[in-house]
Amino acid sequence: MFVVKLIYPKRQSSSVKACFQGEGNTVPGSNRFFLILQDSKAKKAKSKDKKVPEADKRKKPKKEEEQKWKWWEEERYPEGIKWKFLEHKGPVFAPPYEPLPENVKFYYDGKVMKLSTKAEEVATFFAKMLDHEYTTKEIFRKNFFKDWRKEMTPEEKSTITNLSKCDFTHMSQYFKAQTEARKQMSKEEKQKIKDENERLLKEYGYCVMDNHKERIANFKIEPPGLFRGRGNHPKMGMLKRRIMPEDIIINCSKDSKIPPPPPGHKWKEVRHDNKVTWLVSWTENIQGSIKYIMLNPSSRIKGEKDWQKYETARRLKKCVDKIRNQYREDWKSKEMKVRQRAVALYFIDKLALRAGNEKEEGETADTVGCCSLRVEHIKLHPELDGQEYVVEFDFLGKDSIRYYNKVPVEKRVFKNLQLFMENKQPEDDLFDRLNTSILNKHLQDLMEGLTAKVFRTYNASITLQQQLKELTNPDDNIPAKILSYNRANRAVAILCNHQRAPPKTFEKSMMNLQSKIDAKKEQLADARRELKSAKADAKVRRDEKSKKSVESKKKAVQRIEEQLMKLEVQATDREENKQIALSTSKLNYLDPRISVAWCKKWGIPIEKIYNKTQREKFAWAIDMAEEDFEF
DNA sequence: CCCGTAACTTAGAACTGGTATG
DNA sequence: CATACCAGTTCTAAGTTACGGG
Repeated sequence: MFVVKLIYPKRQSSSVKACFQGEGNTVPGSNRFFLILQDSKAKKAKSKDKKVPEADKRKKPKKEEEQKWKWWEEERYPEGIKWKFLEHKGPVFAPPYEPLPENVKFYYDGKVMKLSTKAEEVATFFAKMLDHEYTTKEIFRKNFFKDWRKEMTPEEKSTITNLSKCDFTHMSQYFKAQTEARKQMSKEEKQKIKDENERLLKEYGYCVMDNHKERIANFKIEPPGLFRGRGNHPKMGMLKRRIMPEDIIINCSKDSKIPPPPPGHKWKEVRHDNKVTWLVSWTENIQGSIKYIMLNPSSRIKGEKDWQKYETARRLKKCVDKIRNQYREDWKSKEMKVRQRAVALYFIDKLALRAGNEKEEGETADTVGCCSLRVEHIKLHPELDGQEYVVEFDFLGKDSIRYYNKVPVEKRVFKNLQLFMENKQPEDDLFDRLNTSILNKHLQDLMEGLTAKVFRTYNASITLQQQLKELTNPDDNIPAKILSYNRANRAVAILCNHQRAPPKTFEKSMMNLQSKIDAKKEQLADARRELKSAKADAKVRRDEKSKKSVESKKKAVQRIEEQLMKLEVQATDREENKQIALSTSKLNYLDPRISVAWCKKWGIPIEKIYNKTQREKFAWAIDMAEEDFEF
């Protein structure tokens, strides 16, 4: 239904190397990979080969079994019930504020000023961000200053009336020195910190849910600081206040050991709700939304849900043709509402747009999704660059990431869009008779469990599968096959518009590479000159020695040409990935079983595709998918 | 239907730490 | 040995969806 265009570097073999840079977990001989792919076989072999002392034998399997609990082989809970037993230690609070040493000064209007602890703390938040572009933004400064003043004593308030007169540079220097000092710490000191973190993780990083120890994702409470919204956020710079035990709701089993609040404090509430998955929650002060502490993606509760998500997408695969025919019919409907719904759904399906909920104006950055598109976000071109009926999209989506695309559409869609835009202002809704709730209700009627986001999952996964089929060359070696995998992944990332800001060091590293290329070019020119003169020489002398010299010079030229090509391909590859992020699609949209099956089919070690964390998250897929798995 | 709220997934940026490089 | 670099990890913002009450 949709086409993803990719430009590939010309030479495969050389860019392979680039792909492998930094993948440090390669094991010589690569046998170990197959241990993981063929777990059961490997285990059998192991127990035959190795003679383990009796005591060890008894202990180890038990431990391993606990670590490798295969929840996916167990029966699921009835709908709505998330757990039967839940015990945890509660959250870890942000460390208390440590006042600055006396010699670190803050200046107002050129004069030293000693701040109260509360005001000082908030000032340090700003000082720590001084190098960031944020602090130059008008809205950020205004919001910060307003909230900062709330923390000041009456005296401070009356003195400090202008942010521009505040000098945080000394404070900023102090923090930079601190960071530097941390880097310079001795091995022992660093180890001490590491040990302490490990202890914290061990104590607070896990919970017990239904007889199994599970890893918690975010057991640390977000520390206070200045709110950093994405894009043009009206609340940027506001003070994110410190969360206290009195803000915290604990959720756990009635019969579990209830985590005690820190001495001298109380929890806001302790509840025992097994219809939800969270362990701890609190209300954040910027948007007034609720934040949660939940389990790690490797947990049963997250894994099951993830698996279910892909199963829903696979059900969509079975009826997607029917749904597509349906919405194409609906383009002709006499009901405006139905037409809008059908065109919106077409965009969601074809372009993998997000649903697009309405947002409260002034509360968040101005971003849109499909249903919230405005007239100003599209341009209609009856003809553009030799193509008919082109729609030009230009809007900011989630995280204020720009979506820009020129898409040829069916005539009917085009005509409908013209109709929807008639007599509207640029800031009016394109789909004025539609919202996500209407759309999702309709989708629910088409297929149980179908919502707008299922299309994104479905199209991402099916694209990966298709692209893998298309791009994998059976004769390629492993690195070349992995390159194909990454390209398939890239096709999905482009479809889903997963972008990233070019890394800060990108230009520099690109320049380094370019200078390497330039040097190589010069080297090549030299080698060619030498070859030329050797040829001339050989013509005159006509002896064996000069002939040989010509041959070796020829080879040298070839070798340098190849090296140059490699470098250029590497540059292309890096350039192509400059603004594309592969990880989001890999983590959230691609059915891991497709990747696992592909690995098994071609004998690719799973470690080449998934790092340790990803293997933990996708353990279910790695265990259950065979090479013939079809999404 | 509208609206607000709750719960959960998805997202890019910032940070970290281990390793390659000079 | 210091430094640069980058993959992996952490952080938390920003979405989607369901639901209940008027």
